[in-house]
Amino acid sequence: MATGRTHRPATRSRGIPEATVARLPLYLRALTALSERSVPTVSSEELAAAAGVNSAKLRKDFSYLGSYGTRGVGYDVEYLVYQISRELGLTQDWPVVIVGIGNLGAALANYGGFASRGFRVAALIDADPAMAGQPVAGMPVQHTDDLESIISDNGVSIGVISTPAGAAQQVCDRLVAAGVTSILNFAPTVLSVPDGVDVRKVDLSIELQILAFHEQRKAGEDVAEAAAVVPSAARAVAEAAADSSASVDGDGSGDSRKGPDGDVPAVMPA
Amino acid sequence: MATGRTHRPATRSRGIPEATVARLPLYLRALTALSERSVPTVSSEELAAAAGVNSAKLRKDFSYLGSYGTRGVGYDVEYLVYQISRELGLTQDWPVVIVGIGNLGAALANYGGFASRGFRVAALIDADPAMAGQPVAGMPVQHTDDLESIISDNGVSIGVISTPAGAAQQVCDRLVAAGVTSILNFAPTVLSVPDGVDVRKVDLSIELQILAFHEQRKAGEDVAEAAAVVPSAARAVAEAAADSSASVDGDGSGDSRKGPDGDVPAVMPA
DNA sequence: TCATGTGAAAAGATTCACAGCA
DNA sequence: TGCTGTGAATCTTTTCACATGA
Repeated sequence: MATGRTHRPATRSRGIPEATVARLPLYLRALTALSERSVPTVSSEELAAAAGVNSAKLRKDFSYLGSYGTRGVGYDVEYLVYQISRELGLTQDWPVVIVGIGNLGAALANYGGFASRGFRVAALIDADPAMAGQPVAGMPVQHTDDLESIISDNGVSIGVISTPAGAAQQVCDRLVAAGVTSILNFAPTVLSVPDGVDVRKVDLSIELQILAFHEQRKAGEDVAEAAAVVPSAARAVAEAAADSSASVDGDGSGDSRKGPDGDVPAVMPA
Repeated sequence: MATGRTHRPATRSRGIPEATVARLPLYLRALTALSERSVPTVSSEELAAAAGVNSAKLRKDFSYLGSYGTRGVGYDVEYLVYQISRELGLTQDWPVVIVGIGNLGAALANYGGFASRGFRVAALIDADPAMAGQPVAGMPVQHTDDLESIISDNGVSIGVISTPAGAAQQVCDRLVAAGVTSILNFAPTVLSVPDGVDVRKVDLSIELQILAFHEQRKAGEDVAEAAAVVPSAARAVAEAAADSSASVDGDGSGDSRKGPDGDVPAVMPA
């Protein structure tokens, strides 16, 4: 292995903190919904609720973009939609290629949200010769052999990888060599890329594992804690807690971590 | 709306930071690969490289779990695989339901990584009567009417939502009422859930928008970078840049529309 | 000798709380 | 009066650097 390059810090893009950038799409979505309902203005409190964050955070986020609100009133919806779109680079069109047209790749190709906001699927690419020419989402699949020319002919700078894990790095290398500088990786593998190339990953099993961690914690919370050491016991605990149907109650909240503290646990190694 | 119980202090076992929890699956994957190649031990440096993080972070992460390494040697691969699996709750089996068997739902159902590590697809559920009984990934799709009984009969505590955005909240409410306490949401919408329920979201268009943001930044960098007159707004940026050593990527502060420093935005009427 | 484990420092993100302006 | 915008305080995460122990 050893393809050299690993991740890179690469944060601070312009003055805007990375955490803020990651929330802008959320605000944009909420604003777009308001816009469609012809709501003219919105307060930080309302918008924050719609986006699932708290208002102080939202105001702080917006303060990095500039002063786009009106004190005592709120934000002009249309204006904010425009400003955030511009900040995110959505006022231009981004051609995207999807490499790996299996179940997932096909689902992505069919996903409407793609085209809606500034992104356009320029090509679907797969290594299987049998797929070449076959239409998926109204588009003929092209063979990997033509990857380089497709990228350059269409001026593609964003690539989506939905190949099996084993093929991902190779595909990634070819995409990068052909000029792609942003990659969205659905393959369950770590990609090595040179500096200047951004990679974001979407990984189903990682998300599930994080949920399982918290789930296990919840189960243990109600009953014993020491059970955590003994797998078989933890299982019984989990099952016991499974039927405790929760009482619903309005008010949403995202996720949250609690239980500070951090004393010594430890089970000695073998 | 407080239904009495706030989060229990639960000030007991390890207070593992959320950021660390999110990386454990990454380490586990890398370790599993090493295990398959029968590698007996690994150093923090090697493992970190395989997981795409730096070694200091990895060691700090592991220190929250306990002292599982051997100074001067490294970590025992098998032992670590076990410890992390246990910590993540993967030594038990988690039945999962997938609600919304469209393109994406079907792709998820077919996704192998699901079953591999502690997760088992207990049922596929869809609201379309025409789909009921139809096999997807070797499993008959069941109708939404039976959602509650499916959840309780199988002791499901983790649900995956891959419905259209419009149906997601309703499905979420039913899952939660039926006892699900962890949700992985693929629908492009913010879900409201009561305290105690975890939601994680996977959102293609958000990821693309984040990439577009950085991509736009890169494009501007080529042109403006050289002459980049740091806008007065970039005080924080300047300080950070002074410290970060060889970070390529610069900070593309060339683009200077307006800034947080109070000058007036552009045009754009209401 | 060598790589872990960890205090301490630095950087980053969130929350508080209120001044300031429409 | 009401809501934005933002310094300051707080909390979290990352990085540093080295004592520690196999």
